[in-house]
Amino acid sequence: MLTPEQQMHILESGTEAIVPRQALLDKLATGRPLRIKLGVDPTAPDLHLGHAVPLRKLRQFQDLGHTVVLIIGDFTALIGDPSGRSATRPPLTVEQIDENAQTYIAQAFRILDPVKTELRRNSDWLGPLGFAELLRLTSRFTVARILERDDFAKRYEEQRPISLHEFLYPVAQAYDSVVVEADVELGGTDQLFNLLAGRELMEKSGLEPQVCLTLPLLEGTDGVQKMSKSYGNAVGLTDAPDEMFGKLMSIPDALTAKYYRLATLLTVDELEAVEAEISTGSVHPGVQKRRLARLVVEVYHGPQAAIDAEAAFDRVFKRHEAPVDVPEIEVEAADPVHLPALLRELGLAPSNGEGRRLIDGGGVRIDGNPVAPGVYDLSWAAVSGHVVQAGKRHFARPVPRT
RNA sequence: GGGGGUGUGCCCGAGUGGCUAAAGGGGACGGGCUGUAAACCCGUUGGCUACGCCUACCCAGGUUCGAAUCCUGGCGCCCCCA
Repeated sequence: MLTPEQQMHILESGTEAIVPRQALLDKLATGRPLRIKLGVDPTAPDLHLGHAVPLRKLRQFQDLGHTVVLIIGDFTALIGDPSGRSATRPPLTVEQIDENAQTYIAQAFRILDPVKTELRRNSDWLGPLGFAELLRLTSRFTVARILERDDFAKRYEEQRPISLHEFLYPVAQAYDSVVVEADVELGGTDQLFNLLAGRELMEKSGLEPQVCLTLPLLEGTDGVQKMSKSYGNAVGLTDAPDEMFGKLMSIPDALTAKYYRLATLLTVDELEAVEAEISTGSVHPGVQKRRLARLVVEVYHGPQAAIDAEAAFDRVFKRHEAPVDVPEIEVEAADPVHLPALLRELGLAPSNGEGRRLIDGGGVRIDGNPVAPGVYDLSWAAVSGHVVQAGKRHFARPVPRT
């Protein structure tokens, strides 16, 4: 059993803030297994590396003997997270939420230890909550207090709409903490307000308040915005190894250290070694990033897949060869073949027009040979069974439909 | 309940009757250079087998030879007053 200070050293790594820090030390000192809460809303079916950041932290708690309470926000998902931008999210049906929850759970247990995890759904207690009870809960918060929340304040300032029900989101999340009697709750930095609301409500409910632990938001592969599927900059946990490797290689250099810290399973000591290499420049950034990509692929697909993914990467991007397994796609045989339409059928272009643009931009190759701009018709023999390439990384092999 | 404002392409944002498939920027995509990084340079950015045709400026009607631009009704959003 590690001392509270030793545990703290591990738990603190890669965190943004622990509020209050001393309270966590005190809780650790009791020696009992702590209850660590994480709430996730199953609003999208796929998890990405950004979601994995708190999951990894949970795993660290588990490895130190603590209990994880993973709350599936099947009820709060109906409210919708009031995270600022484009509010027009199509309301999810109960079925969609259920389905999302299933994949969510499956993916989460790639990281978590099931034995030390308590899985709860907040519809269990939020669903039966009556209006009277809701009034009692909401009376514990003031409008001014809720408006302090960053994104509410910002939206209010920018004269963008805030629906009344969105105010209830932090209330619901806080109530979750009361129900599960959390010792610690995790969240991204943007969650600090909600976490603190839980702390307050617990205290007012006569419970020992939870400690709030926030983790940095992981930027997506564009290096600017936080990782999100809707920004198109996400690395999915279920992405194929090659895909995952490629995406990781494309992150900006400046993010390499952060990714090491938040997306790999290296120990605190190993991380410090890597960070030293990066800051002194003793190892080439490209090499660092390769290792990062390998490590991450390894977490989700195993060591062999990581080695294969790197080999495939070299083949396509270093030696500019086609990948080993170019997908064969059946198309209607025609002679001549209208190339823009073919690109669309092969899934290499969303429309014929886009296909045309790709050709004119010099981005289309057949067996590695560029197609000249303005050439839209080719003989069937020239394409059938050959490797058609759009851009640097999209390949397909047309074969006649049988 | 009353008053005012606003709604343009993926996003922001010009445009007040024909020269507008719609300026400019961002993003995205493609090419070059590279380490599939960044920076930089160039090109493309509604659909269509395409010197043409079709669809487009919140929606539905209308005026006009002609509308993103004018009129009527509706819808969304914002602000002020209550």
